This record gives sequence, structure tokens and C-alpha cells, in this order.
Amino acid sequence: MELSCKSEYALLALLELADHYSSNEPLQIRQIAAEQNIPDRYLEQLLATLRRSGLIRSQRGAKGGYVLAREPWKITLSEIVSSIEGTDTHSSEYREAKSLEGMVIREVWQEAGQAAIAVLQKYTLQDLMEKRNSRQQLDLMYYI
Amino acid sequence: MELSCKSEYALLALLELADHYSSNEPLQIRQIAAEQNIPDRYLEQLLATLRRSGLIRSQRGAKGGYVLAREPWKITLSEIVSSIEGTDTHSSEYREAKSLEGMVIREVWQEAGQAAIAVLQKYTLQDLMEKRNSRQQLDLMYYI
DNA sequence: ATAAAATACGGTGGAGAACCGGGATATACT
DNA sequence: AGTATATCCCGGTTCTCCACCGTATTTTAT
Repeated sequence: MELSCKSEYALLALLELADHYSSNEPLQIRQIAAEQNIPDRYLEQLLATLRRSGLIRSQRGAKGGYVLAREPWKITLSEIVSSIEGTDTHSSEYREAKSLEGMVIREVWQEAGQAAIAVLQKYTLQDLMEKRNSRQQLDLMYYI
Repeated sequence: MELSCKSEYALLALLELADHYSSNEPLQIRQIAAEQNIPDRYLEQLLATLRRSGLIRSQRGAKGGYVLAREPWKITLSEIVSSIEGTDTHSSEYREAKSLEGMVIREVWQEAGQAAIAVLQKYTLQDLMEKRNSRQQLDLMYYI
């Protein structure tokens, strides 16, 4: 439903890491932030979250930076979003419903949420890259 | 994804109105709030939003209150939620993406959102009532 | 007229989003 | 060994929205 700035930043950053995945060299926060127009001090926090979730690995010190922990086709968008968005402690699922109506509502809501997650599960970082690349191809065709 | 307190309150209130729909008598805020344990001054705002969306009708003055604008089987959950949640002025759809990556991300996100909305569209207030009633039946069976 | 209801307007406290800074820590290179 | 370069960790700030409360004003049935 709501695409928060947080999730979009994280996706953009991981997409950037996916682009440089074959080079086997770590990317620094500064580079990612500059490339995708993301405030670097904020991106730092997001990358920390993604690292704790095991989606990326970090190397400290000079020549350090971040790399994907897995291949781009093994990381689904659902993992990314739940890593970033799933840190809030008391979500709607945890505060339980007291009435029968409340339970029924939550069931339907959960079904809707699952439908959305299913979509995010079928897309990987690789898929996004290919989607973007074919789009770029199209823009080029129109330009010529 | 996130079931806000707002949407749940609105659904509970409309469910209450649906229960009394056949009586053709308006329900007051106080009654709904007391029945569903909703703070009445807050519910008042939500009902105002639902009225402006044309989902309920209000009658002012003594013996006044609220009634559904349509039959319970003609009101989908998607209408209710989008009425309540869709009031925020600058959502993610309105701040446009500048990069190619951003556009691709938004497309996937929109696909996920549509999947969730599709679920909410296939349920009506009537469906929720029946779901709850059959659940109550089950509880009774276990009790005996 | 009077009481009962919605309506309009304003305000408060808390939480999370979206940032910014400073210092501690780890690492490569010379 | 020393220094530059990076992450990491601890804060704080501003802003917006949520959830909620109070006080009036307007409308309507009796």
C-alpha cells in the first residue's frame, strides 16, 4: 500500500549493489548515496538494518563498503521490505483483537497483506534490473 | 499491510450500522462507540470522513444519527479503507519518481497494492457479517 | 422553547519518519 | 608504526500523522 521513503531508498541502494555485484568490489555509502540521490547519513542507518537482516555484508576500514550477501536473483523484494519495514515493535498483528468482529476484520486484512507480499516475493533484485534495462532499451528506441 | 486503528474503527462502526440496517433507524455515535469500545470523539471524525465519501448518511438533531447510504452487500471493504486511508495529501503515488529505477520500483509496488485492493474489493460488509455470524455459531457449538 | 443530536474548530501528547553530528572502531596502504 | 579511509554506534532534531479530548455551533424532533 504505502511505499515509504525508507523502503524505496533501500531498494535503490540494493539495486546499486546488484549492479556492481559482478565486480566483487565493495561499494561505499557515499557512492550509493551520490548515485541515487539519497542522504548519506540516513542511508547508513538503512544499510545497518539490511546488514543485520543478512541481506548485505559490510567491510570496515579503508577500501571497505558493502556487498550483497547473496546473488541478485536470490534476494526477493519481500525480504528487503520486511527487513526495513518490519522493525516496528507493536504492529497491528501483535495488538490482538478483543471482539469477534475484530478477529474477522484482521483475517481479511491478513489475506490482503498476504496477497501483496506474494507479489513482492515473486520479484528479485535481478528481475528489477532486467525490467529497468529493457525499459532503457525502449527509451533509446523512441529517441532514434 | 498495516491495519491502522483508523480503518479498524471505521470497519467496526460500519459493521454496527450494517447490523441495524433493516431497522431503518439511525444509530448515534455514542451507541456505536459504546458497543465497539471506540473513543466517541475520534469516531466522530471517522464518520464525518465516511459521510463525505458517500458511504453513510447522517441525520442531525434529536433522534438523529447515521445510517448506511447503501445496502450492506453493495459496500466493499476497499471503498471503506480507501475512504479512510486515502485522505493523506502527499502519498507515495503523488511524489513522482525521478529515476528509471524509481519508476520500476513504483510499478512493482503498485502491482502489490492492487493485489491487496483486489482482496478488499471482493468482500462486502454483508460478507463480514456472515463470516462473523458463522463464527459465532461455531463458538456456540464448542460451548455445548 | 428545549433537549438531543451532528458538525466545526482547535489543541495535545506520543510515535515514527527523515534527517544531521560526533566520536569510536576496524582496515588498507605507506 | 602511522595515517587515511571507511563502517559502526551513540546521540539529537524537526516534521508529520495518529489518536484523542474540549468547546462551541447548528440542526431537528418533540
